Amino acid sequence: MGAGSNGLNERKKLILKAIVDAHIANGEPVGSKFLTQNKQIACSSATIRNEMAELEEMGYLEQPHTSAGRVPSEAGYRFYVDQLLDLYHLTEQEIKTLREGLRQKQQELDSIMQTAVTLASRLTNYTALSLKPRQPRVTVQRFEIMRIDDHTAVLIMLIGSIVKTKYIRSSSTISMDATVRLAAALNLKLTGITASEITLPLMMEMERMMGGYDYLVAPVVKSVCEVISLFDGGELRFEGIDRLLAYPDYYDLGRLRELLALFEKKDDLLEVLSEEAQHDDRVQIYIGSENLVKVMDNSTLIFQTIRQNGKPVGAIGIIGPTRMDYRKVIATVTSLTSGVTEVLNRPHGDRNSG
Amino acid sequence: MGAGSNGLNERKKLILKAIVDAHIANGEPVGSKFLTQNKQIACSSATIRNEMAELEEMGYLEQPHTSAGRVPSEAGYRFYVDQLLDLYHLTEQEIKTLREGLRQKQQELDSIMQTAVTLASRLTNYTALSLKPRQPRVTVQRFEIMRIDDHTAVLIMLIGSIVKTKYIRSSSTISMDATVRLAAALNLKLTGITASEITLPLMMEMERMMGGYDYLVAPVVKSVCEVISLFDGGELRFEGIDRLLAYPDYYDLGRLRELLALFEKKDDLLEVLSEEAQHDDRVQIYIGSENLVKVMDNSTLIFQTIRQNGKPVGAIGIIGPTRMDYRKVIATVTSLTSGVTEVLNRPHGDRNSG
DNA sequence: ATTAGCACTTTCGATGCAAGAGTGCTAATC
DNA sequence: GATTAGCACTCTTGCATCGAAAGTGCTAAT
Repeated sequence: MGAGSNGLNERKKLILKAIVDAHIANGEPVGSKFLTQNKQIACSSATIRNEMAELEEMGYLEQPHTSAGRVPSEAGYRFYVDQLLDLYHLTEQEIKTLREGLRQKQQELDSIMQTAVTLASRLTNYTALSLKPRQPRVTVQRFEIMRIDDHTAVLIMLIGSIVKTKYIRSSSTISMDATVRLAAALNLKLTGITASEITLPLMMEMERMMGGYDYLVAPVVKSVCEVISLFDGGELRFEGIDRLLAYPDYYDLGRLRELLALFEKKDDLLEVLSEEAQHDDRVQIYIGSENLVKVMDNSTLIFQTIRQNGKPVGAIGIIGPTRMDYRKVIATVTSLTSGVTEVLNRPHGDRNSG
Repeated sequence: MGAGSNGLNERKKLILKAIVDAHIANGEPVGSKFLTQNKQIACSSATIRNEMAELEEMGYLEQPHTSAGRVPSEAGYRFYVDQLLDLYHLTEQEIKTLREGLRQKQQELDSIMQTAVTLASRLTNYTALSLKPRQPRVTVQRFEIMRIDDHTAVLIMLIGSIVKTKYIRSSSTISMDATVRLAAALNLKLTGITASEITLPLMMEMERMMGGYDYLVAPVVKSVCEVISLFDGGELRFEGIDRLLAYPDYYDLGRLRELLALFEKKDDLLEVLSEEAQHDDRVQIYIGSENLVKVMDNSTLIFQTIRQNGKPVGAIGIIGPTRMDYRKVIATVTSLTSGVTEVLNRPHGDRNSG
């Protein structure tokens, strides 16, 4: 049959695209008669039926039952996304919303990402997600201690470009001298060290350095360990979960429940995403069962990596029914990603962020 | 009719309790015949029917349709909760889970609360929520600045017992001298000051103090403002949203969707909760339309305030269908609250938290 | 005051039926 | 050889009907 290396002649492509478009719009199987309305497809319903039969044979279409119209299969969606989709350009208004939203919050990575997912969810009306990938080798670059009162101090750690704090409380008085010496010891011994490299001998050495304040070392070092460990675990957040319910595709409550449960477990998804996010900079699309997680059979995941100074620092994306508005979602995700990247990598101006 | 200041004789109480219990367990309307199985109610179905008719007249029961059994009305649930509920005691196992969970994380308020809601949700199988109320008058007690590199420093603020940080970036070099002077100026002029009390004259005075570094003042003060403002807004978090779907009471998707949307909007709920949480230390129960928010007609909200040093610092609770297992939920919430309170108010031992 | 008995009401599931939608195939047409 | 008109066939969907089941309210007897 027809031309094209993928075995689809022009008319088949036209028909497939029309079917996917229509199905995305209505959510119902689309029949041959309906397609005759499409002016680009200039032939009778019988011809269309023949083509559709062939498309089904090729695996791009499916038939819920004998006498319903056709529905795109996952392969059909895949083909659509890869080859048939003409890019959508956000409207002026949308771009404006987006840029303004990001610009307002010129803050640290966390806030920017949060803003981005909120925008993503709002603009597309789907559930959005943000990912902070696992960090393979996290170390503290700098320690500082701030004394609050006789029994309390705050340990301040600079990790990457993020600052983390942790309380130190002690029943004995924490003197100014103690904090200074503790900070010195920490900076000397624990900077550039990963959690797994903190050994008992190292701790004992620090205790020797601290003289009379040695009782502070053990709990503080334990805290440091905790923070580092906590930090290198990835994080996955969702925004607009309620929007899932707006789509009849999720009327199957059992499935929806599983999906939501997935959101709370997160770990599986995190694993997958962290893996993928590292490699590819382009927008990534996982349709239905292409998602390794079984629960997501009817869902599509679209996301894109965000880099800062060339290193992946996160990803944002959208999750929704396989029957989703791909054009808009893809456009939104890519625009948002480029927007965030721009803000993150902007050369230092006079600005503050935290 | 019978004795008792509330107009319910013993048998009526017994019947009402049995009906609520049965309905909670099965979710179906309960009929007179079923109740005869209850050994405590020693009379015929006809008698029970008469009592039920009276209970309905009094507003404690409802009839979905002529020939269904009875279902508790909101007033019925209310009476049940207030007067008929015998307290449930958590099992050894449950208490153990709970204590261990809390003890593990001897961290700062945020983490404890997070742990508590996770536990609450897991133990009860309902959706749990945690509330941080609005703070009426937030001020910074202490400023510190930590220099990171030539163009970056971190502003560290002690607010209440919480430490917040914010980046300062500048295209011009940030010298050591600049950070010291800036910290001094901040500590002198902005400690104990609320966001609304930061005036332009105040800022100008600070700029004068800073001499050649005056360009740093405006952006930094703006940051301080932002942090304070952010901080005094309350916060509401949910855990286990998927569990809502486990209950057939939420099969009405439209309603569920609204409820979830509410979770994302949060503000209304926050308003209500913040208000209520301040006043009462006992566990608070809002049944159905007692919740001012319309969407929650079929839901019950059970929560309790957590205090630290006598001041309300938050609340944790459960949200679920009006037909919920009150005994267990109430027991869990109260236990959890007392556990958290205990951890928070424990006298200083040698421990760290952050 | 309680209870047995009975008529009445309403839901629920199964069944059957007609309408509608869409296909696949065959035969005619360009 | 590709296209199309026409028609029989299949499958869903909505609707109406029917009988069983469940539960009540009322009356009359205890």
